Amino acid sequence: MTTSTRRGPGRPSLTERRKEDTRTEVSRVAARLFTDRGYDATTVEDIAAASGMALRTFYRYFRAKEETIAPLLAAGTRDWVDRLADADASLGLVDALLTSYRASVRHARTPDGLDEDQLRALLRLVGGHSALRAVWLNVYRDTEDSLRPAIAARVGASPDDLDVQLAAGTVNTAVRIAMERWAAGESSVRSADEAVGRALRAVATGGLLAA
Amino acid sequence: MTTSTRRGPGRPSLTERRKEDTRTEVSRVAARLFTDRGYDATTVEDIAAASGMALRTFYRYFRAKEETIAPLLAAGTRDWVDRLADADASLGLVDALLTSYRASVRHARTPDGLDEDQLRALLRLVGGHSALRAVWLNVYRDTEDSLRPAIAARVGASPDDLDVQLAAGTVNTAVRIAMERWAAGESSVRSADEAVGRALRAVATGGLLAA
DNA sequence: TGTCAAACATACATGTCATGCCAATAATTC
DNA sequence: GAATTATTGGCATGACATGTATGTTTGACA
Repeated sequence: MTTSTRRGPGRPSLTERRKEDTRTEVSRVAARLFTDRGYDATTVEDIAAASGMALRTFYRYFRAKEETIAPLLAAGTRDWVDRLADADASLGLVDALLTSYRASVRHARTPDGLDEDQLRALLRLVGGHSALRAVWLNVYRDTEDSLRPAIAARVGASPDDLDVQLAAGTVNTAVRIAMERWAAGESSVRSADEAVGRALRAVATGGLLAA
Repeated sequence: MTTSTRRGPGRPSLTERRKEDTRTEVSRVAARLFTDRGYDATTVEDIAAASGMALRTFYRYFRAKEETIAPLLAAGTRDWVDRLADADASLGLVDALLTSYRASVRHARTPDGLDEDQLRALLRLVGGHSALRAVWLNVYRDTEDSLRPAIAARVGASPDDLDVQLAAGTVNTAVRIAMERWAAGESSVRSADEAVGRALRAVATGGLLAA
């Protein structure tokens, strides 16, 4: 799952790599079709045809039609979690989260991402459709679990610790909310990473709950 | 949506009430079938037949097969949010959240809920199936939005305020995590409300993020 | 280089899901 | 009690998703 560009004697075999590449490729094709024609107006056969594969082959790469966009949605946070695990051990949790997030925005390790306009268009589509919204939430739910080991290691606790799990959930939710606000925003005055940064700093200080 | 038992000159017309009752009825029937035979082994026709309605009628009440369990999953938190809005204005946010939650556990206003064993069985089923998991996450995403007005009113801010939204998201996530941990737990030593109470108090004090 | 095995892609068939459309029945109003 | 409206049900249909069987590529090894 954690297929990043680096990795020395990495585990992901070459065939795994190719499979992952195909997934992101199809993901981009599908996102394009969805934003162009609409989600319901796009059949799986359309996606398969546009990706140059048979219907049955499509289902080897994705469990369901909605899942096609998952790789695109996950691309951003995945890199973030990777960097968090590698971040300077001397940093506090909040600083490490902020630093690694900023770094992942500046120079993403994976070329999977979309530019901001495409991502915004996709997120607006996601917000409007039930099945896609479910995938969006699922991606963040998975991120929550990915965050736990990284946070646990940093604070010297178990990933199964309630506090670790809550911290992962809180931070993760903050990022999701920031992204949703950014996507829903009228004008594109603020960039996505600025919105996320603000939200992270806010939860770090406790916000309304501390008052 | 907020069909509670009380309400003076309530908006929900009688026909709306009946519709809601039918939904919870079908919901219980479906949950029973799911936990008995398994989700995939249960067809929509099975659910419709067991509910005494035609297939076509079923789809007038639910958009999709998975959605059948949504009313059951939402029953708990809905009552909580209702009580939060009514809670003593002198209480601080955290205290109000805790008090209203405890109250909703003790004497639920709606008889929609399942007993703890049934709920636990359902949640374990939910965790194991992708489509059901999506509904679970969706229910909590909706709760997040329901919490916002109640929190906003209490702190004297707008529901669209970032801090309000983050507080709603954090609290909501804490409840979800607590429920998931409770459902996944080996023995039933702790009750669900105790788990939720612990999580709420933890996020109220800032937890790891405050350190 | 030729042969084999394993992994992968495609075709076909099938069952379920979900919805549009129209008829029948029940509820409501006058 | 007749007319109007809402709700339900049956039927047909297209799309989704998967099991199975059949090619087709790939790569190892003699």
